[in-house]
Amino acid sequence: MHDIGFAKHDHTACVSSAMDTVESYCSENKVQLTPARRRVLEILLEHHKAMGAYDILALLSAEGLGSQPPVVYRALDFLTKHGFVHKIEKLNAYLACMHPGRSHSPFFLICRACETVAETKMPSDDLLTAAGALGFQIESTVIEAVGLCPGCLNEAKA
Amino acid sequence: MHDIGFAKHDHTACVSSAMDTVESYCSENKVQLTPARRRVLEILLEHHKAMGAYDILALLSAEGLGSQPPVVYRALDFLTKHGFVHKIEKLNAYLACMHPGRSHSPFFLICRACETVAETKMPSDDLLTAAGALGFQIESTVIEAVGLCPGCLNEAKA
DNA sequence: CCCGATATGTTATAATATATCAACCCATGA
DNA sequence: TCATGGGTTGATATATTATAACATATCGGG
Repeated sequence: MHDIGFAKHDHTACVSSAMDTVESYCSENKVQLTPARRRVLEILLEHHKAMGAYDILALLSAEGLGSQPPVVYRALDFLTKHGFVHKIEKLNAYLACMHPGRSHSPFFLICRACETVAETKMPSDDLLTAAGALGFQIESTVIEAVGLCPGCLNEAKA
Repeated sequence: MHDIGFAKHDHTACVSSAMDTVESYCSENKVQLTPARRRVLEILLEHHKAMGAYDILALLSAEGLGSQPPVVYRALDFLTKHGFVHKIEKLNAYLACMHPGRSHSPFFLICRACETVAETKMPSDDLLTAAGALGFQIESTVIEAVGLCPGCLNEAKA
């Protein structure tokens, strides 16, 4: 068992289940999950944390899947475009989506102590209300919070 | 009159009023609004939009206030630490705060067509509720939305 | 007068991301 | 069959954003 977000779960199962979902999506939508794209997604799922593009590239490179930045940035573009991966703007890092396929406005909780990032959901009504008051039409949102996760909070108190 | 956010207002007055507020804050809190810091803030207030660090640096440099990146990054660090400037993570750009002095969780609306950025407020209760459900203690938030501002929406319809 | 805190000057480099162009694969249809 | 076009990859170069490191300067208080 590993951490996911701030709770425990069967990590191996969640990786393969996410891969299954993504594969179905790709065949249904006639897009190609090529080796490099697949491997980038696997790496992100396996590590289960936000990773820099160049960290991912180093792993790809060690596996002979390409050693230049465009390789990983192209894969990340594809994966984020289809909602399988999110970019954490605050960290310039990338994270596999915990519920690919469903459209959502993710809300990321970033622990400044252990650097774990959890993805949760926001009832986005408030955002729409606040934006609507100014006549603004939202197309996508970035919602990130930095703070302390439950584990690090406990340590801080101890 | 210029645009602020998506509305009109007396821009000259708002710049000097913001500068007054910041100067008061600095003298009360015994921190120094040195020439480079002051000028970076003025530049951001005058332009009234999100600017890259190197855009600001080019202006500073033309005025003989320093030509190396650390100059502008140090000033931006100071200004963001004290809440006079916000970083727009999605754009890697910086924006003068519209209501310095008051602590707040800003919510930025970024028009993808004209690149105007408006700052508004979120009732942050929802964020706290969602985070609290996971036992996460928020220290700071980034809330950004990309979409179309009222002006560009009208043009798109026309 | 010296000390420590704060700020600046300067050089170099790290970290993140994109532009560009040639080549390849492969499904489709003339 | 083979031309064609979309999507993908390979490879080189470069752009953009940000920080490390260390020397120097300024200034108020002990």
